[in-house]
Amino acid sequence: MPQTPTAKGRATRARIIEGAAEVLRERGVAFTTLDDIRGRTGTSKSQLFHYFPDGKDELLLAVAQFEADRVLEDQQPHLGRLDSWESWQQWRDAVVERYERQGDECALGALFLQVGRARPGARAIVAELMRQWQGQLAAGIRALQANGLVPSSALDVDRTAASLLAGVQGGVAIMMSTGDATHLKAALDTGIEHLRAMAGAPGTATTERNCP
Amino acid sequence: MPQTPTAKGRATRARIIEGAAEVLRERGVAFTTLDDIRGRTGTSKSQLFHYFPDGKDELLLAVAQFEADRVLEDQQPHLGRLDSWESWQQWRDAVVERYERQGDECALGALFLQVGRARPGARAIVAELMRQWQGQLAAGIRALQANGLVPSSALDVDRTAASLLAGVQGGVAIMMSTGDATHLKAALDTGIEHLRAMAGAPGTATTERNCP
DNA sequence: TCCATTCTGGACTTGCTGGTCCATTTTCTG
DNA sequence: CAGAAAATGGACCAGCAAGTCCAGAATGGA
Repeated sequence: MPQTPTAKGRATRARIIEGAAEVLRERGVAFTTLDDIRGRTGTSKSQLFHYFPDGKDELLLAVAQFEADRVLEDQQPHLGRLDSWESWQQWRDAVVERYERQGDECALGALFLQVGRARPGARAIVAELMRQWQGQLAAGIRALQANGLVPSSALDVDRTAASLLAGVQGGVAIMMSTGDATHLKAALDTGIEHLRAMAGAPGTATTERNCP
Repeated sequence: MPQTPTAKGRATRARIIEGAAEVLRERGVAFTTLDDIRGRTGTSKSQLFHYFPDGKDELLLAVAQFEADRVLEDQQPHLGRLDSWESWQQWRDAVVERYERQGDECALGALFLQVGRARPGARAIVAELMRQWQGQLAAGIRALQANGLVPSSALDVDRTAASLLAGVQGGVAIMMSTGDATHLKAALDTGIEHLRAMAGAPGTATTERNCP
């Protein structure tokens, strides 16, 4: 652990994290060894321990943080601009697309299970991700309210955001297990529809797809 | 692999599965060895391989099936009788209680990740569990419809059930990560409330807790 | 240029863990 | 009772993967 890492050092460290993330997504945590990561990133054993003195756990934690950052990034710019029904629909499509592309490997979930719930670091990463995610959803609902698209009363914003987030998480989890995105789509559509039903026009609360 | 297992043999096999399930829930799959299971169940190495010739994977798969069966059992009899608002509320409470008691170990999720998505057996167990679970929820919604509590039109039963199931899964997943059941409760309450909003009485669709 | 620090290579060690093997005991069947 | 099949105990093996170590190369500042 150098006191002042050089540019080269930082680049190598980043390369290790990104390469490790790749391998972990492909093979899964349980089947990935340090040698796999070493091979993929073109590094040596000593480099791995040079940049992550606490060994595999520290590396996995760094990868987890890396992946957590990507989760919200991949939903931008839609997630940050949920102020119209169109933007909600765009966000919905972005989420579905992102997770369908990711396929069946839950990078974060797997990492979390491997590092262990005992370790406080893992919990903190996931908890913070959920906090931010839910915060952005809540902000989106408030933006709808501000634009008069949803009445301000008769709706617990934080609870609704929490519910929607849970639906997305569960939809993704089910997709990981079954390979089917039906539940994810159902959760998103039902959640958005629930918001629309709050709006003045009662006709929008049907089961039809919402088209702009 | 005996051709005709003895009563004693079956008992031992069951003891191994149950004991293994305990250990796995406590320590997590990644940190559980066959020796741990051997110790807990009071068996010898040869017994483990006698009853599970394909080794650890086969044992883990058996435990996964065992856990999957428990998931639905623990929600009965409520899950099978979702024909009134009271019964939905009772089911909701049972789910919250069950998962709050289970704490932070997602037995099935962990097992699934460890055995590997490549293996078809793991996928099948989870997929079948989800299918049955969603089926019972859908049956519950139809029961509401049959009792005239929810209008038959203007509601895609299967999609609503899928959405609710996703919410529960996500709520549980978030609780595993953060230790907080807020999202699980939010998903359940919002989902049930969504159904109530479909009913004729618009006043029921508020954010108040539903009391019988 | 010189020296300290950082970075890299790769051989080596070590502990653990899944899995094997065989001898022995128990249980079922006829 | 007798033999076969099933159940059990536990020593043993082999491979693997995390982690250690040290020598040497690159780098940066004075």
